[in-house]
Amino acid sequence: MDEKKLLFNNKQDKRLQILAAAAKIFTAKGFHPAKVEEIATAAGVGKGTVYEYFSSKTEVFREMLSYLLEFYKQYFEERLDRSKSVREQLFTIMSTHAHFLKNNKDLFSLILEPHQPIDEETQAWLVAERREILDGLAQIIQTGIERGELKPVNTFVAAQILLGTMISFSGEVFLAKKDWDYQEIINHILEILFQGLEC
Amino acid sequence: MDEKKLLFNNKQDKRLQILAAAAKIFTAKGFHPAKVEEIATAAGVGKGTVYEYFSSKTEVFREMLSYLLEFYKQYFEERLDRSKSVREQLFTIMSTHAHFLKNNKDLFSLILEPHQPIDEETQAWLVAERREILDGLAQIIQTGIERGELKPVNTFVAAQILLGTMISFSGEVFLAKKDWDYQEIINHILEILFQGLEC
Amino acid sequence: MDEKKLLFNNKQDKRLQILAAAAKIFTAKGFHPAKVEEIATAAGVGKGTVYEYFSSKTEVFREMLSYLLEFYKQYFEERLDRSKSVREQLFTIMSTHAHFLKNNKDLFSLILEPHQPIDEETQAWLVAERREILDGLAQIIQTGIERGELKPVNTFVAAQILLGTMISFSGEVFLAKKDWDYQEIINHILEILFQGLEC
Amino acid sequence: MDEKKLLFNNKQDKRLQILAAAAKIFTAKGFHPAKVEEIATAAGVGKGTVYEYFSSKTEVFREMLSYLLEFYKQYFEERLDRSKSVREQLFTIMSTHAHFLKNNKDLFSLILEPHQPIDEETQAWLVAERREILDGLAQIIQTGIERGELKPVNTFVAAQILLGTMISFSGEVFLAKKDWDYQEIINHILEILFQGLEC
DNA sequence: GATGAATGAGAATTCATTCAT
DNA sequence: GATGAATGAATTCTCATTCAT
Repeated sequence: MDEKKLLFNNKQDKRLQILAAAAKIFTAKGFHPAKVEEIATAAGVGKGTVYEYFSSKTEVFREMLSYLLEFYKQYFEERLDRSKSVREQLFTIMSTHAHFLKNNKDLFSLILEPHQPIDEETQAWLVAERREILDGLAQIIQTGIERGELKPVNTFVAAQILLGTMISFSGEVFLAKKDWDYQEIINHILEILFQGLEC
Repeated sequence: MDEKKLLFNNKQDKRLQILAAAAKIFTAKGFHPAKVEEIATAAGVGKGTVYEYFSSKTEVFREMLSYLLEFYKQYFEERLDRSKSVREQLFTIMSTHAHFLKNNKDLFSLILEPHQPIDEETQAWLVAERREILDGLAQIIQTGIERGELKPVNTFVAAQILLGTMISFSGEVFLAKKDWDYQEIINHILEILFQGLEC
Repeated sequence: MDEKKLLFNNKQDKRLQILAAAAKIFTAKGFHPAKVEEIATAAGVGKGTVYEYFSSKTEVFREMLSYLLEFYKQYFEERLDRSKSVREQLFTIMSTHAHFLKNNKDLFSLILEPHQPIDEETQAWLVAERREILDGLAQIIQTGIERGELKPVNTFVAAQILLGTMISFSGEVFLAKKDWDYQEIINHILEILFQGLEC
Repeated sequence: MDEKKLLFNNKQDKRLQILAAAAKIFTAKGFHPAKVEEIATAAGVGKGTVYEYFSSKTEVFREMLSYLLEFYKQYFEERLDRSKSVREQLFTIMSTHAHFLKNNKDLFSLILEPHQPIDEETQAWLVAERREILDGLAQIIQTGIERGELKPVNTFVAAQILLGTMISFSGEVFLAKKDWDYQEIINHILEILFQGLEC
């Protein structure tokens, strides 16, 4: 099953065709170097058609991120079983994240990083989305503490560590090496995060 | 002691004046939205003068990053005492990183993140620099393992966790809150990383 | 009785609906700023339908002016009684003109002024129409002279004065003030034109 | 002595070169059909240079009109002798107007007519300028009445007649016929306006 | 060396017109 | 006939770069 297909496959809907093309081009080049005409061509439509569906290049960008992020978040909801142990949940999260990246190459860099400045509004929205994701992670940690699975650590700090680790690995490992065994990497990560570095 | 001064203080040297202004403007706006004229004005020189010292806007960007990165790396060399314990060294690294950020606000986002794409060459160079930093961290971990301070973990994975955590906190904590007690945050972080999450 | 109704009331005829909408929109915004889609919407038809009845935006404009002008000229023919005195005829003309304007607000500016250039052909046609109107006025003056009502003035010059006065008052007085007593104004005008300024 | 030269001859001043070219192009084609590049070429400068001196096409238009109007108004101030009889003054005004038109062909149509809509602000400004000109004419009439030269007519109505006549003749006579004896025409006009049409 | 006026390639956006349904 | 989604030519404006002073 290919998520990219799931994500943007409805050929009937030109809006989605354009968003899919936008994701590809924006991801490869960033906001400013990406040209509207290029996106239009990649979407197989005329330049003017982009403006039938979106009022500006900025709106295309914003809508594309929004769509992607919804998809990303839903992706986790479907896979996450909160009755399992925290360690198992985190394994699922990292694994799902890696899987998502494999199928939506590079797209991730557009979501969780403090970005190339487009405009204040988009920036603020991205920061808020990031915060929401952090809160979700912190909540899982908190549950683990309450269940007695984890030490009573600062949940916000722990969430930051988790997210930072995921982002750091995103570019470096998951994307760089085509056929990396990410399950093993994730086990390494969780080993360190759960048992600690110290002897 | 103000690092910004140290970093770009030679008023005689127009080249440095321009790099200092470039750091300020590029940091605030990103590569594309930053205008050469703006940088020139901020540097107190004429627009044409920028082209006396650099062949293009891209070169200004690249040189600025390079200069900044050298400074950043040297900053650590001066402060890092490899005879101390790994935990102490990591505390120094994180603390120095936070301190650097405080004094060179936002500059960091230009250094260690997979960037807004300028051009292939700059991109590749940044990836290499990032790798070098990771190697430095991995080396410290390795030393810790050899000395018996740390468990025999995968050093590359540990380095990624450390760097990811630093980056994640950079935007979120160090920069957002003006007068945050980062020493305490760093202790939280190291507590988790050394003792682990698990009970 | 509402002339606007008379002018464009045949709801069955889409062509007239479009011309009516065109008159409204072109009048309010001028040729270039008026959008075909806007006219179509105002006419209650689809954009494509406009092109079923007219070959281009320019043709819509030309046809609209032509229709309007025919209506305008016929308007006078119906009201003008050439057996009356010239002064009475001119009063009727000015009064009818004012009345027409009240009911077809702003439309007039589209007719008698040297226009925003659409194309050579339309321009030339408008000049010819204007000339025809001048000739009509000159003819009335000529009749007055022959009847001994008027001094033997240059009829072309007199016609220009009359038309210029009407145009000048069109924008200034008739349209600007909603409920102006134009009968009184016209009497002032004719007083000056017939008795002269001089003591 | 050539007024066009006086009007826009300072080759040193690129701003004026651009305004001169703008007057020529806008006059020939109207606001919308005139292209910025065309104006630039006519001014002998690059497209970008226009934007060094003006912030937008609209500003070029506005500035051009403003400059022209100042010149036009000053043109009269220099030629008008208020101690002379009103009839002589009006002869001077019409004659000067005709002369100005001869030397600044077509430019006039840009000044005193209710225009092709550019934007609200420019429109309002033009209306105000027109009003000012009308007030000046009314003032001359008023003086004539006070001096006993003229009948006690409504000065505003008389001013409208005068201005309407001038505008009407502008397009029709002064500009159309290259070598028309406008002095004779003006005498015809004043004859009618002063002695009246009636026997 | 230093400057900033001049430039024109390039980009976002608009909108008259077409044409498949 | 009627429609409006699709289109791309055309236009305004930006800005990195050049070069005469």
